[in-house]
Amino acid sequence: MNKELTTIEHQIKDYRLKLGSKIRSVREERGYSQEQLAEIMKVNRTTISKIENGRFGITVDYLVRFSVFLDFEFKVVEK
Amino acid sequence: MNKELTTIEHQIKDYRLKLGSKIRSVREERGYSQEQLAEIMKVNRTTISKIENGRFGITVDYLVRFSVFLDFEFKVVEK
DNA sequence: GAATTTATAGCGTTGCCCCCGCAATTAATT
DNA sequence: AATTAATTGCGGGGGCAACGCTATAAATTC
Repeated sequence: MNKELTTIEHQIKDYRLKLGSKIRSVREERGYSQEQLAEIMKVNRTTISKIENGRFGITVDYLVRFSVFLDFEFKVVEK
Repeated sequence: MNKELTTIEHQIKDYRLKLGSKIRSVREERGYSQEQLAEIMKVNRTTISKIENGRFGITVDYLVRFSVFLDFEFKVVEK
């Protein structure tokens, strides 16, 4: 299921993509277009697009914003 | 348990502090000084200090780095 | 083909993070 | 008590990537 990840950079890039598609799927479940979500969140639509496509690494502040408006949680879990 | 949070900015700031102290406690559990962790992660020590004190909102890329070297997970959980 | 939604490029601004330096705290040693 | 070492906090300058914004094009749906 997962391809081999050797370096930390691979893991970071992998997580970007994974998080982006997760955000997209939750957004679609909630029935929002990027435009609608952008307006509710008061952020730029193109930024949402770029995040969903993993085009840059977002800040945790931004992730909190998503979690509030898309109603999900974001937790640190010790192993 | 939780104090009242009105604006999104409050929630963001709150999460910064919460995440910072969580990172600190895990670091201490692992027995690392900021200096030692910085060397292992190949990042700047003062940056770790500032993150632990919630002085800025880190990128998710950086959070992935912490999760790898401090061995914890962070998850998106739908409610 | 029209309308809606999304992708992406380019440019400007902001702020994360690097890096250096110094102060404050604490503990250990003498 | 003084000194030394170890750890941490924080200020500030600088580089560069995140993000805002506009515009255009591509994709999707009707």
